[in-house]
Amino acid sequence: MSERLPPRAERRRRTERHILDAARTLFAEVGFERTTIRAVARAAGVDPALVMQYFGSKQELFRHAAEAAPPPEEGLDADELVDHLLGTLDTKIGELSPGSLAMLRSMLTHPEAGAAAREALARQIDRLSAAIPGDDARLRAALMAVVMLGVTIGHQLLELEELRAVPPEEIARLLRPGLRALTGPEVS
Amino acid sequence: MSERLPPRAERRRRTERHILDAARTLFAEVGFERTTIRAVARAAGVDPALVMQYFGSKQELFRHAAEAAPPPEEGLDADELVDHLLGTLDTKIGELSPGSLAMLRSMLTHPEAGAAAREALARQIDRLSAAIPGDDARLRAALMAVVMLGVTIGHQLLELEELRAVPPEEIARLLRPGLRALTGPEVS
DNA sequence: CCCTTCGCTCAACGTACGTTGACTCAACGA
DNA sequence: TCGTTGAGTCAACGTACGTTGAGCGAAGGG
Repeated sequence: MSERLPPRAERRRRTERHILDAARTLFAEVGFERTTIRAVARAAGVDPALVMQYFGSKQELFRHAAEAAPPPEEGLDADELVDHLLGTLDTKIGELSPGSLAMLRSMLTHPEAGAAAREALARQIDRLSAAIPGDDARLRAALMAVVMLGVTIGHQLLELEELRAVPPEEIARLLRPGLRALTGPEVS
Repeated sequence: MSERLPPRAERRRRTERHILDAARTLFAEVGFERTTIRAVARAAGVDPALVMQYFGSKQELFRHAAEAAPPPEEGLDADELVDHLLGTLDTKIGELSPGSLAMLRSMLTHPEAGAAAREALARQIDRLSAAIPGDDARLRAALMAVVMLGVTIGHQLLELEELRAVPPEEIARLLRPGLRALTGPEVS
């Protein structure tokens, strides 16, 4: 009852964050199409109209909700790259950032989300290929990226028991030789 | 004008096939949610009500549309398995069967489709793991499956240029060491 | 103290969807 | 030939969606 009422600006920011949190959760759980503005608003405890007022459209809401942690692999050599990539399995598998998960889930049905996902993946391929020698570096980098993507989808979206039952390190151990092979034709 | 009108039964079957073809294409292109009965009917050149009359509901229509070629890997040893799996890249990459593609695209958003996809993948993991020695055979099989899944998604759904620009054999060549490594700890 | 600002709600709109029931009409069997 | 069947259409239903504009009420500045 005697709650410390925050000033307007902070109240506004807090509400906006509630909406974004709800949106991320729902986009991640059921994808773009099945997420409704009304459901987001209900989960955030506000009126649907407010969501529109803040973000303009469902598309824009998704754009804001999908903004999330950019991966930081740069200036590594091939072996470090593999280790770093496998290290991200921890995050990917333990708890994928809600923004990424939302994008991952939505990218296969929603056109704009798909474009955004493709772009993000292309950037990752750029960074990866920079650390790989050879003229087929981009192909190899792309394969590394989709391998990680497949594992993430199998784990997070399809929730395969086989993958969920073991620690990330075990998966990393099994995946390492294949990724190593992708970084270059040279043997060890 | 002097067209040979087929008997009722055949005409019926033909129409049904037209509807299923249209449904498969649309489910594959835009996923379950964004595919409308009306659009399917329009593409098949019939009335939306007829689609309902034949299949009862959109869910059932999807079920029928998603029924497609079951993969036949059985009774192979580990090395043959890898070769067979990589051989399927041809089909997966060249032209994924419309039923599978529909399921692949829809599985991440639509609950029932997701369950069906999970089941299909589980069956594949069963078959794969039968050809792999060791007590972590199922984990290894699951990883092989999701690696192939990732490549297929990258190629078919995300349409990565890097993957589309090269022949399947090239991709198979790069993937082989990793899959070999997954079939067992023994070195060659 | 009043007037403005602004976070927020309310009620409604137009639209598109899945689905239904009554209907039309050509093919069919007796 | 005539009644029956069944493929296919038509018009409509209820519902849920994204989105809008008017309005409320408390906070903030003069």
